[in-house]
Amino acid sequence: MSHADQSLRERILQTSRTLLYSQGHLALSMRSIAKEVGVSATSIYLYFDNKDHLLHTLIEESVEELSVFIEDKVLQATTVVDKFTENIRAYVEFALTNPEKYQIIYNVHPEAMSRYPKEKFRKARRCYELLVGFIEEGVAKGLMEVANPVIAAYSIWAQLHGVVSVVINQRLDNRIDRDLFVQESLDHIVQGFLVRSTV
Amino acid sequence: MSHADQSLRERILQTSRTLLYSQGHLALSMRSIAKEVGVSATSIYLYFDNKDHLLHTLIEESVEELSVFIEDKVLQATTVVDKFTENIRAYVEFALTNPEKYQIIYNVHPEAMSRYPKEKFRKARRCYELLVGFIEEGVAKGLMEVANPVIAAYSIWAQLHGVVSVVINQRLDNRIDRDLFVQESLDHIVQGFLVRSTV
DNA sequence: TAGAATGGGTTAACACTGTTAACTTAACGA
DNA sequence: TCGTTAAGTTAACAGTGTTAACCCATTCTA
Repeated sequence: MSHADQSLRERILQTSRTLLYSQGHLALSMRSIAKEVGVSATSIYLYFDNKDHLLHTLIEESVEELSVFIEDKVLQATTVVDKFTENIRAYVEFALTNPEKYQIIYNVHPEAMSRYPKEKFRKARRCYELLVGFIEEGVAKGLMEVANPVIAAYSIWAQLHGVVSVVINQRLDNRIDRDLFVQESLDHIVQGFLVRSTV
Repeated sequence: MSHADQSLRERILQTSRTLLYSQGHLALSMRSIAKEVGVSATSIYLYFDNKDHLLHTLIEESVEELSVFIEDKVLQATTVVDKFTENIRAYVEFALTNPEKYQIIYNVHPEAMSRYPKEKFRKARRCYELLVGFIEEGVAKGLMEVANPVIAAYSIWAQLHGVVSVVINQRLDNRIDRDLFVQESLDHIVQGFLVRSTV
């Protein structure tokens, strides 16, 4: 019974994830995964072309999870502005409460990313299109002012990534409170797009 | 004459830099450096504790170069707002025109960073303190509105890093023009801090 | 001036890494 | 029962960072 409950492929993915979370991505070698699964290292190659392919599959999973998380949070908001801010807030919340999963998406082998087809990021684009929609709606209703919603959404995403990276990678100055930093950064990013009526 | 002109230490650093720029950081191994320098791999250990130490020295150099570049650009500006925006613009300009050097700072072995003392980033903090100064001056003159200049400066830095990373790591959507994206992102980041008098 | 110590390098080796080729072994279809 | 296929194995290659032991010329000292 080598394929007890899960298939070997699933067991490899699950073990990789666990190993990645617990030991960090430096400890993630084909042999370490195989040892944990209880199989030979080369067996992994029966299901994945190479390590990049394996990592990329993991990334896809994390992206999917992030998307679902954001979509769920956004559904609970009512107004456009709320959905917009909730989208942004949820992104950061996911990243900061699941730093390991977030790291998988952005920090694990950036060189592996460039080697793989961009089409695979369709899922990631899903919740990004969501944001574009909110901005377009906000602009239509005169609540936001932005030149190009598509670019704006990407810009927001990039800025959020920057804020999150700094926090996660612990590059933040000791003198600065983490939560305050995140809060003020988000405020600035969000407020920059809203028409100043409430202020 | 083993120490012909430069010391061996300097030749190792120079070669590492060149190798890093031309081949990417995946190709940077102790043996590849040594081979290029014309010396045995273990000789590197006479001048650097380990590979992390070597990389960290390279990072320090890039940080220094970035600082000097920004300081130089800022000196050419006159008004506070100009200095502020020029500081931001210069950061991005350096990153996009010297992606390899920028990558050294942020992308080369992030795990190596956490192992090294934060004090070494004093130099990086130099041009960061510069930005804090501009913000404080801007606030004092009623040109900018920000709650906490120190946090604001860090937030700007993080957001810029995000924008730059997305561009450099080619995670930008094909449909989006690179320069336009950078320009709009910068506009948004800068405008978010200025008091809306000119708009 | 002979001998010890030292600075600046060397080679050999260890324990890892991703990956490939060749082999085994069990199950299944004709 | 034979041939084929699927799913796994072991052995090996070339590369990695790093350490230990050694060599050798220069310099300091008795």
